[in-house]
Amino acid sequence: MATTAALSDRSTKTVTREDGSGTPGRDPQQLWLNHQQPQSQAQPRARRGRKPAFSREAITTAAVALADAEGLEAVTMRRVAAQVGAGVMSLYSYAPDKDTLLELMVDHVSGELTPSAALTGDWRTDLKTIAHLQRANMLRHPWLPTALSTRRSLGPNTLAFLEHALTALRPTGLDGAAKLEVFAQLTAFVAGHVTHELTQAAAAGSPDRAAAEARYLATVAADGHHPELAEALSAPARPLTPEATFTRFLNRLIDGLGTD
Amino acid sequence: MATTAALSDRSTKTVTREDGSGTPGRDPQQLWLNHQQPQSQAQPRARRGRKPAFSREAITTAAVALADAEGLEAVTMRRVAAQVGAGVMSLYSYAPDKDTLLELMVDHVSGELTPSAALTGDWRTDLKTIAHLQRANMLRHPWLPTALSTRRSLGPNTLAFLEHALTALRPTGLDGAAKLEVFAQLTAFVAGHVTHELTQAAAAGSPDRAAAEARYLATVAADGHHPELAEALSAPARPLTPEATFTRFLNRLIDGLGTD
DNA sequence: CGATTTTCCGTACGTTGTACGAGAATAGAG
DNA sequence: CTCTATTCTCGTACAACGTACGGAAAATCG
Repeated sequence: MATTAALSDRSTKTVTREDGSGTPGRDPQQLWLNHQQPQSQAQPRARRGRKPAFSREAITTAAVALADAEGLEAVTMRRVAAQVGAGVMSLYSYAPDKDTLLELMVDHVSGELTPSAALTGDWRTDLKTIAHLQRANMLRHPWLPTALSTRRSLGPNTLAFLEHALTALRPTGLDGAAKLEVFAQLTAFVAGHVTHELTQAAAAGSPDRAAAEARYLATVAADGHHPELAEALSAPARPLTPEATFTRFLNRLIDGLGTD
Repeated sequence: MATTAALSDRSTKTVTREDGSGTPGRDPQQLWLNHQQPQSQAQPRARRGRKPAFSREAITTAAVALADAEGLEAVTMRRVAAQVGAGVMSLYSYAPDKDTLLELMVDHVSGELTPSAALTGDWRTDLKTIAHLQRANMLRHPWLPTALSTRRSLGPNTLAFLEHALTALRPTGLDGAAKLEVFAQLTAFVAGHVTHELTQAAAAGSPDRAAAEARYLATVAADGHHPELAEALSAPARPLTPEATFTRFLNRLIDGLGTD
């Protein structure tokens, strides 16, 4: 479906994306999210027509704010447009479709992933730091795990962080593909864990749903066919903070990784 | 939004779900997806009105077939209805909303997760077997990782498999919460990996998109700011089968898990 | 038989992403 | 300055979605 749509679209949409310094759309055989340096002399094109009234940056920021405040499903083209004071269709001058806008959002918040300290050279330590950075970012933007699970961004911020991670993995001696995969897996792990955390937190927030679920599980556990589940559920509530639990699992995961 | 919707809905929808042997909806303070044993004498209720023309099972099966053939986004109420020969609104006698239908789908395919052999008692070996089962299922139903990332099912098949996994984890001596979390993480890991696999496979299938992406990444790599990325990308294509790669990562992950 | 209950489903509504194209703003050419 | 080419803005419109509503249809009970 995605492929079909892409192929039947206006013009060269199949393969291209966007480009340019933040101003509205260009046309032909171009690339992904703009990876140009902001002040690059590369292509300050477009010297003729009307001036852009908005910017990709402003639109993306508005979309992120919306998602932060009300969740991913609140991010509709109409609401984003309203937020920036634009007409709905004006957004399409800055991103060819909603999916691209989501990619832009992901890349935008990836900009907050600034390593606070230099790499230590011990890849395990460095990977743990990276994972903690990612977790913090996902907690700040709870929609991120969901957005990442479907999509993947190749924007400048995302790539910068990827570069950082690859550097951290250099001492492992793994080959390129393996390093990429380790990073992907680490990200998936963090996303999975944060999703779990958020679910638990949400359950604590709305007692109705959680209680009904607990009651149901109690029923199941009581039927005698699920002894292990019964036992697991009857355990006392864990006293650890989410942070501590995360660290424990992360350490297990990373310390266990061989280098072979 | 989700919360609001749930709370403002018709009646007891907030907390309850569905129940019954596969026939259309009952009413009050009931539980989740039906976890009754198929032939249980429990509640064969409803002796009065019109006979159901369809079944939850049939509808779920149709939805799964649709998702298998055309992807998750092809699963619309209209198309599912057409598939089973029902009117659109008839589906709502069998599942209160689309999200529930998706949960039913997840549980349905979880029914294919039948352990082929008994547990060995070595939890690492058993976990690996479990992970391979999950991977096979996700490859068979490529929409599963996506569906799982948002939702989680507590249907009978899902719970049966969870019970199996908990049993496998018994020798670890972990407490209940930890076992649940290990299982969740393992599932997330497999889902992440399969997503990666499928993405790569899809890229190989549609050269346009992949080529554009590669061209773009080459540009980025050439800018000199991403030396590690450049190196990682220049590595020769991996000669390993996806299966082998998965096994390698899985072994690393599981062998590394301590028991502390 | 009528009354009651349950399921079936046509119609309709609100919301979504976005195609289309008329009109406004800008810049260069004459 | 005017003319024209270019670029962006955005009102309107449409198809597709999930699903609320409620009458018709079928099954059971008295």
